[in-house]
Amino acid sequence: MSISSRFSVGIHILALIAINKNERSTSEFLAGSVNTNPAVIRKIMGMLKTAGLVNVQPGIAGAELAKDLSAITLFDVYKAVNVVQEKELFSIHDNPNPECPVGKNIQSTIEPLFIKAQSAMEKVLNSLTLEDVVKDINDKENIC
Amino acid sequence: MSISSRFSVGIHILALIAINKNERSTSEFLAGSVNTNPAVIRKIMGMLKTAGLVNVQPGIAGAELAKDLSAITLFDVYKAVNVVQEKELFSIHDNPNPECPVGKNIQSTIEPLFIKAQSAMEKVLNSLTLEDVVKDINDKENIC
DNA sequence: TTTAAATGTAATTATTATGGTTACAAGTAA
DNA sequence: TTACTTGTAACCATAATAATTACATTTAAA
Repeated sequence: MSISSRFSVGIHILALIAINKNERSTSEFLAGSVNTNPAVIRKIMGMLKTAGLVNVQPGIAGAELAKDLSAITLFDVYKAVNVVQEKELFSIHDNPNPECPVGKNIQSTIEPLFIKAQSAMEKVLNSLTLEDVVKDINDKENIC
Repeated sequence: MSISSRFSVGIHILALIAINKNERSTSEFLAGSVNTNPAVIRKIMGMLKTAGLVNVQPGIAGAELAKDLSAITLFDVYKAVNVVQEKELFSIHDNPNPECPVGKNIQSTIEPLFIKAQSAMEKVLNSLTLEDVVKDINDKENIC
């Protein structure tokens, strides 16, 4: 199983808003680039707005970044779109048998190990910003 | 979304086989500790067997570890039970618009970043062994 | 050789998350 | 007033999970 593509779509949206900053980035425009339905974009945009990453207003066409590109990490986006809950990248089976030494202790033994693994992954996401993403795209396009 | 509990169940099974090494660990016995159905245990056991982590035979009651506890990493178990495909911890939306500079490049830009994050997580799993798990359980139980 | 017990595996089910789609109320600007 | 946009809710198809039942196959012991 994989982590929802809401995350990659969120990155796509934010990068496109930045690159398209001289034009209005409506949900229809963004949907055309992502290749999905405008309603899907608006739902994700709502999450990005709640997280304080974008400014959008009902009735007003277009979204804008609420922060500088370099101030938005991939971890910020990841948290914003709610693809993985805190400490729950790995699920642990519940109700193991408390009368068995393994069943009684397996959860408390495993949990810190799983958290350590999840944290290592999230630390990488926290070290990357949207600026890195946009720069790479611009390099590939020879723009700017 | 979370990674399947097959992973934590796999760890549970292997740890219990090790701790119960003087008795036969049948799928029914293991299921009693995990608190699930014996058929679920047998399915996971089949994966662990394919990965060379346990020895089981049709008709013969009980499973045994195929390697030393210290020679089985959590990454081995993770791969064995097939909870995350290689390079696919994060899914990336497909068919972005190739006529848009962002749509054209987003996949190739994001993929290495996602792989880097996934690798960091897997590296942690690779640094932990079943011996660590069993020792912790034994410590908590004051056994040996 | 028969019997009992265990593994291997397929089929079925309920539950949940995802991603897409349609529809429409509400807000804004021309 | 009109046209356009955002925000949301409702609904659907699909896929993965985990549990359950059932049964063929294999082994060992009576």
